[in-house]
Amino acid sequence: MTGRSTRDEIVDASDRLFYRRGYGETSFADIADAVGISRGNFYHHFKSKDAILQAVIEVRLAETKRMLEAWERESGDPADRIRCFIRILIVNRADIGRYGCPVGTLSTELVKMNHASRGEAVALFSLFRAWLGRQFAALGRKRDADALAMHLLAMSQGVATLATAFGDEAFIRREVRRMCDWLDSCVAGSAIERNEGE
Amino acid sequence: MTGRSTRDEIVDASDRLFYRRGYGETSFADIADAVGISRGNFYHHFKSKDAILQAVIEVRLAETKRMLEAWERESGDPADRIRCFIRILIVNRADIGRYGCPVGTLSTELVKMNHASRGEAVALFSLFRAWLGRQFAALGRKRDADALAMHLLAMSQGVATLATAFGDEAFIRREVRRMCDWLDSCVAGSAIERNEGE
DNA sequence: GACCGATTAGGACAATTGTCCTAATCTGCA
DNA sequence: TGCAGATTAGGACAATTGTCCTAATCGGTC
Repeated sequence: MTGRSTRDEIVDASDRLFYRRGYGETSFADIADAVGISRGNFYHHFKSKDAILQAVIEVRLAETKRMLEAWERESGDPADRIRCFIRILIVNRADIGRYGCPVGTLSTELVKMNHASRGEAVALFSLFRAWLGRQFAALGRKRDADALAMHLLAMSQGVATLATAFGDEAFIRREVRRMCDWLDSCVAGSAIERNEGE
Repeated sequence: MTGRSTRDEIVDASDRLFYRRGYGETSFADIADAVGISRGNFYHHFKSKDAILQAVIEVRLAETKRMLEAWERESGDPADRIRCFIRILIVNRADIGRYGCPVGTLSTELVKMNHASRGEAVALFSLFRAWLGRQFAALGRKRDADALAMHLLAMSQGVATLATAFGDEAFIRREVRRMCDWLDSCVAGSAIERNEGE
């Protein structure tokens, strides 16, 4: 299997470094050190730094899709599925406290630098947005499913940003509880909507 | 008035560039071009790039204090004051759509790179946090004033992040309306708390 | 007009950046 | 064993980075 090991190691190391330091602050030398190969040798696997970024985003897109599908398999209840999403704030709280949300920070950075791949980075957001929207629709909130999805995304992004600033994991737990309460009130609201509508 | 013009021009230009491109992506050459002075001449005014960052943050801290005090003078009603805070999302919606929130993006960037001035950048957040906390306390929510302040900060940060990703100003307006509704429900809740407590 | 410190321009500097080239090594097939 | 293609190391490259130095120019005071 050609290049499997090295190419994927480059992508893995870049993924981690882009997350921890940011794309712009990560140099070829950093990646070379992390992988343990010589700097000039990159161009056999990737023709530019941007190409590595593209590969990293592709991997993240694929992994996100896998994760969303797994959540769908875990439960048939849309509310439970949404709770899976909310819970990643807790699962990843340590990394979020140090480096922020990998989706939000990359997308903000690429939009700021007007990078060619900013669209793909935002597509990561769109994946969550569409998936959450489908869950809210299945919950009976067809009318405002996308608005609810965006609202939930915004809350989790805000929690991540403040948790990074203050390094406060208790804050994450508190806000997660609040988000779950809000979700419950959405479910109650959708029951009303169902009764009214039909 | 020594250095007034040049030194302040350096700080102003750096402030703008740090916001639009990020601190790490802004070079001395960029600032020199923006100000119109020679690159090597910086060190008469600042002994390092970090020193410029410090000066920029100091200016932002001072301006934020001024703004918060102005909001206190504009209205004696804490809810109205909080609405002033919420409304900056609308006032600055164009910039937020392109570059994100200046407070959130700088603090995330500096925390990520473990920069020496990350504490000062977070202090900008603390300014809003404490001010909002005082308003919620004045609203009768002494018990959870800080939690409410953090929650509101998180919501505005999340809105900024998503608005930057999707470049969606209508989303900002929608979320601002939601935040105002939430604030109203806080006021109602505090009335109940007042009746119960005393 | 002479002199002073403040301010400036311009370039030197070593280090680092992303990119590219060449020669060596490895790997698998004939 | 020998050969072809894939993979590698190592360094060259021009450009850019943050930093620092020196010499020229400015403004105001005796």
